[in-house]
Amino acid sequence: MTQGASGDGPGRGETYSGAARERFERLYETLRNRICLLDYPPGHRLSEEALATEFGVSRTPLRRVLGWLEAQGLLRSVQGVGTIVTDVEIDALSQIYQLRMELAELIGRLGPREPDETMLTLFRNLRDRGQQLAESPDARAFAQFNIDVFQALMQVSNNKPLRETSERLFYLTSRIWLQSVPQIDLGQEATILAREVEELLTAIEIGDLAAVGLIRRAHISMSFIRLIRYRDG
Amino acid sequence: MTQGASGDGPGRGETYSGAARERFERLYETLRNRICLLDYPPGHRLSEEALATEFGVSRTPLRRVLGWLEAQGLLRSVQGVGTIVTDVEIDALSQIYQLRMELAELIGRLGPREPDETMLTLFRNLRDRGQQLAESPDARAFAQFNIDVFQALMQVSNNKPLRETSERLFYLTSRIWLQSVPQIDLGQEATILAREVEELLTAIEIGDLAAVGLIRRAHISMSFIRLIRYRDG
DNA sequence: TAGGATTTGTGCGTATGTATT
DNA sequence: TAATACATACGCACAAATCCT
Repeated sequence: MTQGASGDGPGRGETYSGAARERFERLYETLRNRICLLDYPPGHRLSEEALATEFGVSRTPLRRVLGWLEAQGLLRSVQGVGTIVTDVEIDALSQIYQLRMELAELIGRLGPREPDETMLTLFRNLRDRGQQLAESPDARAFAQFNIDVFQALMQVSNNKPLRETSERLFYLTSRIWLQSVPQIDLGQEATILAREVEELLTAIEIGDLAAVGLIRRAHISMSFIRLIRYRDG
Repeated sequence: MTQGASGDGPGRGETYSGAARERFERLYETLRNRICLLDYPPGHRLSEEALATEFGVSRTPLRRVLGWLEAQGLLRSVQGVGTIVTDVEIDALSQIYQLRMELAELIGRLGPREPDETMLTLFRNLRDRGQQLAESPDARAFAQFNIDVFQALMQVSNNKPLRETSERLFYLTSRIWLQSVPQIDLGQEATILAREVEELLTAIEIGDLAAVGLIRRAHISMSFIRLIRYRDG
């Protein structure tokens, strides 16, 4: 699963070769998914010992994975206490959202990639999935769909550091956002996201990637406002 | 040494408490400085064993530090080979510079901090140092001055994720840039940077932080063009 | 081609810190 | 307040991978 586009950097786990590298990447992706799909919600305490046993490795290589997740801001290790899934305060959340908005716009301006048939197919599939999701909302399916839409959007820009930065901030905040959505409004959120994907597809079909960035920016902005309302109300 | 501004996140080494945290931070800063001041130039191979001996610790806590530097993209560990200081290819460098330009402008727009007497003093001191440096250029002093100017600029924005992202990209590229400057033109570069600081100070004195971002962006742009010329010529 | 020297990765026992009873 | 349980941090010995002779 090599990341596309030109301009290689270190990237996640592309560090050492062979079996060790694959194992690292597998564990990293697995744990990050569990965190971002709220299997491990913010504040959850996980045990090195238990995870090591589950994955059939010793604590040492596992701690390397936890260290990277900690460097990404998803975990926090405290001696004598445990390894805790991070939460994000409202002020910090606001700052991240402001930056994410700017980066979303940049996705359409920095090294835009000419839409090809593959990208169109990708977004058309997402559109169909979005319609299905809006009809029968489900928290976990929504979380996964949200991630997949984001990943598809990252295909729009060739600028790798921009993609990696956006990704880090997305994984840091999307789980907090999802946690704040009351069950009763999940259907509405699914409908909104499905409509966003339709808009994005329209912009991609005519090859206006700058518009893609602007649409995304607008939706990130509105998402944050709704999040505040969910919290207060 | 709490980082100023509002909105806390995990941040570097603020993870565990007490002596361990201080040691981690000390080792991290030390090694990052050595990398960014070109004591360890790109491609340099460093030994876990030797570093552990030097700092009087075992390999285990040292490896934690190396892991974070690897996550930041400054190191790359390969089993059986060693821990190598990363280089950055010209294509990747170009992408990072494009992003850094945009982020520099954002520094003046996202959560600008009202300039106070402390900030003015900071930049006035930098202006004086810049003038001295332009008179008697020195590679290492220039590298340190470049870092200090950057750190001062980060004070302009209250947006912590923006500061951290900018910082990561700066440390990733500034050392590559410095390595490309021929000794003969170091004096010219020092003069240019000293003038930039004067411009920045002027903008700060009248409280126009958006202008600060624009000036910085322009200089980053020109820096990259000169870097390309140094490489080719 | 093969073997030894060197380097990072791994496993495990112990030290140290925290929270609770 | 002290003791106990339990978590991560640490140190060391060994395995695995790479490079060079």
